[in-house]
Amino acid sequence: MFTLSEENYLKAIFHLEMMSGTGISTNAIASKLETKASSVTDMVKKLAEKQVLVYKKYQGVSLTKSGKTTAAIIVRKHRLWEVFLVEKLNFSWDEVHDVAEQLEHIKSPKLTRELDAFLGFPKTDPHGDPIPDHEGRFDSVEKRLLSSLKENEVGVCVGVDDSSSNFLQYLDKNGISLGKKIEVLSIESFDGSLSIKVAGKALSISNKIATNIYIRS
Amino acid sequence: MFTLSEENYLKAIFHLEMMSGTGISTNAIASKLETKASSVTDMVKKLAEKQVLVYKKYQGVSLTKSGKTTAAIIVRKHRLWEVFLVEKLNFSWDEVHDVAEQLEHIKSPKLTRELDAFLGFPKTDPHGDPIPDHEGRFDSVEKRLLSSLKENEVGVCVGVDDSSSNFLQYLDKNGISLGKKIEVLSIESFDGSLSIKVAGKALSISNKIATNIYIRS
DNA sequence: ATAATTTTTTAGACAAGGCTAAAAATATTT
DNA sequence: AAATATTTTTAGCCTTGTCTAAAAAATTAT
Repeated sequence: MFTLSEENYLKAIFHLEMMSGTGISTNAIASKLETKASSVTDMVKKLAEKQVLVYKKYQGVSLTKSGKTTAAIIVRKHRLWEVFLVEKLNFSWDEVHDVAEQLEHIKSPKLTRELDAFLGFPKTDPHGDPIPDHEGRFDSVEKRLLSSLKENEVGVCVGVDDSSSNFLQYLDKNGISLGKKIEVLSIESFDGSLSIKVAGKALSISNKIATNIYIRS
Repeated sequence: MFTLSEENYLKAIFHLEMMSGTGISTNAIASKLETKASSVTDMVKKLAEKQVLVYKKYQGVSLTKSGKTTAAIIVRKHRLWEVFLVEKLNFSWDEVHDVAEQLEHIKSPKLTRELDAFLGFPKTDPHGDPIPDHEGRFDSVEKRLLSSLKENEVGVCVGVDDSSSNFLQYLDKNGISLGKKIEVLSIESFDGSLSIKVAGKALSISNKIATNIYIRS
């Protein structure tokens, strides 16, 4: 069994490995968890003893099979709770993160199983991210950044990169949400800003916005 | 804000005060929390500084107004989650305690509020205990022990004292649950055991069982 | 009223998880 | 290939919450 702190380290390393492959640096973990490198070194030694990751001095860490599964199950719980909060308790998608961050640590396999069934075995969370199954497996959605589309191409919004309240509220305000069809009308070569059509309305968005929205064609 | 440990102390003291009035002894708290008296002394000093209880050396402790409210809100969350688990996630009433013990510490006023609404503002938990309102107020149900009934008296089961799995499963097996009408057929003066009728069936129960079932006439 | 017992508190220690400051290893420049 | 800069580790300290053993206070019994 893992402590709250250990679980948070596992989850952070798991997310970092998803983005940038194996061999995660001490500093990367420290900045993700907003802690100090020295604290990371200590914790990483403890997790290595528990066999959930491999650690070699000055070489960064990599999750083992069992570490990956453990982390994926925490992610599973996090995302299931997010679905619950949005679909049953009237949370908006920018309010769920902090609460799910707490709920993901509740230890009860039956709870997770029943919650999954209660929600109708959802495949993705409210941000479009896939929910791992009870053994920690999940298929990565083949998604691209909105900014990678060319003029006149069309896609469906399937997720966001940045999940900050600010950004999600911006999307809400402009009628962009999961499942919405987005059409690129034109691209401004000067600054990479896009003119898009969503829900029948034309809208101009900066390149920065476009690199934070995932779409599937 | 309170730590997990502080919350558990507050809840334990709250429950002890409900049963035996004010001025709770160090030892009583220690045995409720399965810890040592010396640990209790330490924690109680900290809680006194935080103004949630009054502590005088060798005199036991009493919750302040704010301490009572804080504790009642933890109890509120515990009992709301129990309702959720039983009514929505197919838990039986003997399985809910450990999970609710974890869920009660989740910090999110919105979550508690919305959960309450989602459940239809229940007044009692699956064991018949009242759910405090959002300010920590609740009416104590006027309940008596089944063992206090006389021959031929009738009551409705509204709760249990012992909430152990063992006991609750015994009740399930014998068709006793919340809201069931219980009629006392006869009382054996030798050992205080009762012959009762519940759900149309006659049943013999020991005095010990009868002192763990609450009824309302 | 004094002795014996029980309860409570104090004192000192420990593990977990974090921090700072300094040392060691690795990477990057010049 | 040295010199400089960055990253990582070590060493030592702190806080929280716990424990044991011993001392002090309160209670109960004689």
